[in-house]
Order: sequence, then C-alpha cells, then structure tokens
Amino acid sequence: MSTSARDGYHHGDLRAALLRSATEMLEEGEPFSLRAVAKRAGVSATAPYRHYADKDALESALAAEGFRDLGERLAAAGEFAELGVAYVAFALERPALFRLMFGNPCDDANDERVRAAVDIRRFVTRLVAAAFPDADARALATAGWALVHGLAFLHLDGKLPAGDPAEVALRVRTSTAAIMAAGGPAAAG
Amino acid sequence: MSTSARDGYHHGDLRAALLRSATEMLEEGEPFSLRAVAKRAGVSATAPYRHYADKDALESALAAEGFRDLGERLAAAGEFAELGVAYVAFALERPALFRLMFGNPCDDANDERVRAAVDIRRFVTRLVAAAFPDADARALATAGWALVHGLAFLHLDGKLPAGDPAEVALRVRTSTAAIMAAGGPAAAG
DNA sequence: CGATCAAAGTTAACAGCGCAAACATACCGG
DNA sequence: CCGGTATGTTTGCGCTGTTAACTTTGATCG
Repeated sequence: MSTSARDGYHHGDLRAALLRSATEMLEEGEPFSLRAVAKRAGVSATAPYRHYADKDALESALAAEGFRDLGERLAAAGEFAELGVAYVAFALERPALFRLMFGNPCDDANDERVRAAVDIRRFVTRLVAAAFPDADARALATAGWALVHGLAFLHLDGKLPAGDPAEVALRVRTSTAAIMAAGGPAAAG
Repeated sequence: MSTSARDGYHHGDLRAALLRSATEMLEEGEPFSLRAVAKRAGVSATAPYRHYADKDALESALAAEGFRDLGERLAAAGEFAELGVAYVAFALERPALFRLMFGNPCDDANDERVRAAVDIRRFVTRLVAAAFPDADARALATAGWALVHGLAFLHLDGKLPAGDPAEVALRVRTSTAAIMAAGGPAAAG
C-alpha cells in the first residue's frame, strides 16, 4: 500500500493525488475548483482540507511545482538567446498553470513558491552576467525577465497572435533583437 | 430626471451608475462581485442584467474604460522615454483594473476593448517609429510594450518590490536603458 | 385623456463555490 | 486488545452568477 493504493476509506496518498488531479485539470483547461479536484481524485468535497489549509495552499503547491518545471525548461534551453523562447513556450503550452504561478496577488512571504521564483531569477542573472560581462547584470536580468514575461502574457491574453508556436518563437527572437539593438536615442534616466 | 435621478423604481441611468460603482470598488480593492456592485448602486442583485448580458460584459466595459484612461496617461507622458514609467505607474496605481484589462482570456473578437487596445499599440508604434527611425518599428514597439508590461506585472505580483513609486520608476528607467544598451553578443535569431 | 406596451426594475429559485463543524472509520502504538 | 489520532465523510452556511416569472413605470398612440 505504499504510495497510492486506496483501501476504500483511506486513500493512500491523497496529497499527491490531489496535486496530480489538479494539474490534469489545469492542463485540460477545466474550470478548476477545489470541489472538482476532490471529485476527480475520487474523494469527498472537503477531504482536501486534511492536506491543504485552503484553496490558496493547493494553488501555491501547484505554482511551486510549476516554477520547478519552468526552471528545468529554462535550464534545458541552455543557450542564453533561447531562454526567452523557452519561457514564452512554457507559458503558451501551460497557460492555466502560468496564470496561476503569476497573476495572483501572492502576498505569502515565506513560501516554497517564493523560493522557487527566486531560484529562477538567480539562474537567469547568472546567465546574463556570463553573456554580458560588461553590463549591469542585475538590471539586464530584470529587463530580460520582464521582456519575456510581458511577451508571454501579451500572447496569453490575445494581444499578440499566439496561434503558431514557430511564429511566436520568431516574434520573441525578433523583438528581443530589436530592443537590444536599439542603442542610444531616448533610453536614459 | 435626465441622467441619474432615481424616482423610486426606475433608476435614471443605471448603466452608468453600475460602471461608477464597479470602478469605485476596484479602486478600493473590494472583492468585486456582480451582486456587490448592484447593491452598491442601490439596486437588486439581478438588475444589472438589464444592461449587461453577464459579468464578463460589465468587466469588458470596465476594461475598455481602463484602456482609454491608460491611453490618456501615455499620451500625457509625451516623451518616449517616460512611456514605460507611465505604463507601470498606471498598473501600480490601479492594480485591480489593470488585472481586469489584461489577465483575462478575453476571446471576444469584435469588442470595444479590443479597439482600445489596438489604439494603444498604434500610438506606441508611432512614437517608436519617430524615436528610432532606423529600427524595425513594429518589432521594437512589440518589445517595448512587452518590456513595460512585464515590469508592470512583475511588480504587481510581488516578484519585484513595488513599495516606493520613485524606486519603481527608477527601476523601469534603469532596466530599459540596460537592455537597450546590451547591443551584440547573443541577441540574434 | 386613457389604454396599452415595452423598458426597466423586482423577488424567487437553482446550482456551484469555499469553508467549518460534527461525525465516522481505520490504521498504529500501548 | 484497546484507545487515540490521522484521515476520511456528511451536513450546512453564506456567497456567487444566472434564469424565470412577476411588477412597476414612462412613453406612445387612437
């Protein structure tokens, strides 16, 4: 009965089962309610409260998992220039999860998800520092993150056409190149 | 009884009153439900349905209004370099509205809000073309929009500290300058 | 002026939501 | 074997968006 056997009453590992059910529902674009997640896991509507304080807690767990996945995705991209493409691709492939990761007020300070987000930031900053040793790595990392984050959301919200992944990737590369090449005129502060 | 007199039963101009109530609630950070908006306007819970098909319709109207406001705000910024600062400031001053404007799936194609968003894009593109006559104005406008949009959301979601407006403005300027100065290494595609 | 009709409100009701309290079951250590 | 605790269940509350049926009102027209 190690991890996920259900013996009729006790579930075995409901915590993990809930996470899995919730992830599936996000992936399938279903409405996502606590009750629906519970039902999908084959359990009563209030059973999740034994494992998560409230809906936010479940969402935080999902978000943290999402940040880990995103981190792996970025790490797999390897090359600096492809980071943005990977970031936007992740957002468009798993839009509901991405919205859940961001798009929340998210005021919990000492959370697991906060650490995951910080990890990503550190990772990107290191890559930036390596690629642009002369630049202000901190500022450039912020700008780069904001750029791809903005591209992700604008595609997600239909402000930029997101139909064809290849077209999206091209737009990411093109706009990134354009702003990096923009050089002098009115940039300062 | 011209615009907003209430004669006991008929309201006078409930449509506008609902918009006003909803805007106030967004501004005050209140939970925003259709019922609450109706109550605030001094009207029964289902009265709004005489003027808006559903909650989404009300939200779209609010979003459209928000886009007009944002447009004015950007126009007032005038100088190209201050566009981003104005954009992010707007987002932080009216976070609930900003989330409503974006942050929705928003699949309605022929909407008033779509036009408003397109107007902003056009406006920014024109400014970009004027400031950087040599560049690919389209790509640069996309990148610029994405950059400030990303900065706005990252601040909104607590991924970047948003306490002091002056500090935020400085970060916008600094990161913008940083990415525009980044020039050559790994940009292309 | 009075009848009528549509516009713009009302109440009642439904299903679904997050969540809390009280109760039931089953495993685990004494 | 027995009791306690972790982990389920049922029940119920107040909220949500939305529909249906009813009522009030102001406007139009003979």
